[in-house]
Amino acid sequence: MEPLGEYEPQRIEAKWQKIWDEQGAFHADRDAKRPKYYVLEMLPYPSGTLHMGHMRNYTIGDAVARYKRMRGFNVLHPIGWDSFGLPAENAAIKNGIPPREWTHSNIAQMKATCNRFGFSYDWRREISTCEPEYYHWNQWFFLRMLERGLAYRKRSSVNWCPQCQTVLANEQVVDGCCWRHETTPVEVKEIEQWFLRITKYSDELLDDMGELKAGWPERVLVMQQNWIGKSRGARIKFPVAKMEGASIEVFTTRIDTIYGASAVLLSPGHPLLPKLFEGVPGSGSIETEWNRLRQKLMRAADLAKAEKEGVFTGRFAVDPFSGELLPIWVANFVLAEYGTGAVMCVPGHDQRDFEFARKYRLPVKIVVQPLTGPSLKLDQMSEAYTEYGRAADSGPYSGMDSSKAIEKMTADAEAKGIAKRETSYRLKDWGISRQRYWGTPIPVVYCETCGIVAVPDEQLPVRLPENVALTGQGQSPLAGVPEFVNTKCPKCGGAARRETDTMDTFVDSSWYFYRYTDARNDRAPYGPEEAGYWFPIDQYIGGIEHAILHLIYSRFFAKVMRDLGMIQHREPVLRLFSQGMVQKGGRAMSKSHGNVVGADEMAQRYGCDTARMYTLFAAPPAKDLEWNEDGIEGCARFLNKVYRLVDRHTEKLRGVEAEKSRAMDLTHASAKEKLLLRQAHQTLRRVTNDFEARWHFNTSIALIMELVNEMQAQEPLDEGADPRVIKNVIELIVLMLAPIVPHISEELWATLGHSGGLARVEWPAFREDLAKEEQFEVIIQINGRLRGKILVGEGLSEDELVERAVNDPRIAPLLAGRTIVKTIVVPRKIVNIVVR
RNA sequence: GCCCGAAUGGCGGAAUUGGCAGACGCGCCAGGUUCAGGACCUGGUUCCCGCAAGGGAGUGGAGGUUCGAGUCCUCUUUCGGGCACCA
Repeated sequence: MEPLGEYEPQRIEAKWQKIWDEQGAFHADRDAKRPKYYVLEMLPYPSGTLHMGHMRNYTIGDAVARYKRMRGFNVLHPIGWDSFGLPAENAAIKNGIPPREWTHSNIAQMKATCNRFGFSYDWRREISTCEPEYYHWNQWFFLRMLERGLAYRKRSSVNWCPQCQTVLANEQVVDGCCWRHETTPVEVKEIEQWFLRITKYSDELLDDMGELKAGWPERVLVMQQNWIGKSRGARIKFPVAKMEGASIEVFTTRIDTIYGASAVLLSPGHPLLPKLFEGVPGSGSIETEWNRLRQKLMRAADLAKAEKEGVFTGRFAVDPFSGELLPIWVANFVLAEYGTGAVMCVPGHDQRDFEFARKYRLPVKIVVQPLTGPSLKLDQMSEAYTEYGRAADSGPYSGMDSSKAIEKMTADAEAKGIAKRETSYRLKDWGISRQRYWGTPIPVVYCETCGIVAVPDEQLPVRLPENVALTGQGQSPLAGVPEFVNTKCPKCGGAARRETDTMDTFVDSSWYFYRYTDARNDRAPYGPEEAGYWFPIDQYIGGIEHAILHLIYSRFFAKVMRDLGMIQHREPVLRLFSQGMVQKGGRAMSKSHGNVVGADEMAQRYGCDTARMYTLFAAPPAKDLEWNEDGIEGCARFLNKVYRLVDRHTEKLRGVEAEKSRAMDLTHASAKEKLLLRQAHQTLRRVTNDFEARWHFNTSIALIMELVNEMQAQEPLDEGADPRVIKNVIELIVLMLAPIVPHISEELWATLGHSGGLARVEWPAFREDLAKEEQFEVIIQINGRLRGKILVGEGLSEDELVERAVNDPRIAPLLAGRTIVKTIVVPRKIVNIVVR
């Protein structure tokens, strides 16, 4: 044991980081002897600066990784870079730096920061999604999906951001505007796009959430459930009058309201429309109106707030139940992509239809009456009645409860062949084409004779060309690179053109955590044994902003991989933790908001242990955190205090063998020894629980602070306490701090005479008998109000406790002249005397 | 509009199961130490009345359940997040 001198965080931190690195302390390999634990933080986009928002994420993960190692787990804790994406391209346009160069230098910078914070990553497994070694496998997965009909091409209307000059995923549209350009309304445009058939897995994605109930936050599951948006109903056929063989299909969840239908409404893009106009007198003007509606739709970013509008087609449909003729309208609020793109208009029982009917004077009929309360009256209706109730004026179904009517009418309609049961989903297939340079090339060529041809596996990866001129305008930048575009058809050898769109970067992040298990595999995305050993992920940690997109795409990919026989499990992530955002000025800390507090700066000013500790101490990790440095000094002071505590005792504890708690005999222990051990083990119990279950690291730290304060209050420690006990408690403090502030802990551990470092040291064993209190403070209440306290030992009966309370000199006078109605006793805690 | 979540001192937050509200830290006040500053140490710090002992109020607001509510229930306000003509 050498005396410590001053606490110099920077020196200590650099020293231990070097040692860890030399030892490969955090390398994880398959190991049959220890249970595995895969803990992962969501991979960062290499924007260039690692800020306190990232830091919070990684500090939580690192504390857990280090704790689990101490608990004897074989811990896999990797990191990588989500390095394709628009910012690199924008930087290239703005500053003329090639995206690869920009990305590499950002990664180097951020990696240095990571190391500076001492995160216990296995760097051998580092990945970067923009490298051909990685995106090769994006292409490989795409081809597998293409073979299975899970990747397909279709012309579809897409969200187009005129600023980015590209397509946006639905998820990238926020309030009708581009997520990057928050004031630029998104336009609607029709293009040929590649899609992944995620909808094939709608039910599975929904059902398998059962497996996630225990380990995922409720709110994430709710969001995903709403996103998938399953609803059961019926598809009903309405024949078009005076048009042989033509019919319109609508989807409804409320077939029971069909007798109240007063029109059939089509979405403005409905494929049947041109045919409907044929032979209708004055259809020219109808078409003009219809086109106006369509145009308007394409411009309107915020459909939800637009007024209801419609155009009568001049045609009628036959209600298959009542035989009535219903006018066919085109309406702006009918969505082409949901259900069948057509609905029946039931103004009495759907608010949108109600508004539409009011505007265009369509009849309103009441066909559902509430089960209780006054009956609905037409002239008093100011809004639609959308609840269930009892069918009315509905032919043979009148009088049935709504749910029964739905069942009966569906069954009857099915029997007659005019309808069938159908389940509809809000979830749509995933459009992955991006008109961008900095992404994974889609491995497909277009041949004049063979059509769409997949690039064979042997020719993968289709490499992204370097030195491409980026202007930020128009079609995909790759289209302007003839060496890339012009190729030979793999099938016929004739001239062919390559696909010039690249993949959505969400593809990269949908399976990356499998790659970590076998990061250098050049024959497959990963080997089945490696993934089989490490998966599923035991703990995934990331921001709530990924609750839907990333996490639903990843689940989809896992299901495809399972169908490909690559994995056995159904769900890739067992437990998910959504940490709160770090904000500054009320907005999420991010480079694009320009409100980042750099992690390097914090490390420089306070040392990384202090910065790590403060991010955990300032708030429980699930809560949002407004960044504020006011409290960070307190953490610096505390670490100094711990450092000095050890330093003060280094001399005296030299050569002392710390009494192992496991074996410690307390029979002859002094009061001071008992006190120290009791508080230490009470702290250990709660800190352990915080790591295992609650993740309230802020309270763990508070408790350790209290323990240190208590030791200070008990100074001089060697008076009335065995140095072996003192050393034991000091070691306990160091070990409890080790996952949170690893550098200072290593330093102190070495100072205490241990060699070999903390990486393989066991988490201390909790001992109930050491933690047990001998006396309890019982509070005495009268009518629920605190009136006194007594100190009692173990083993008092309830009656004895009441006896003691009633006769307490403080309590007795307050009871004089009153009648005790009853007493409530909570053992070891409370006596409540109820008086009148 | 619908669905989630939150609201506690000057500030960040604590109270694991319905049982002493305000742990721990910041800030502030007082004292010690110091040539001074910093650092460190000790004590105090929800509000109101009171010199004090003590008493009263108190967890966004209003009601309720209970011997007892920050915690459970009903309504409500504000803030945050998600979804939104989803038929």
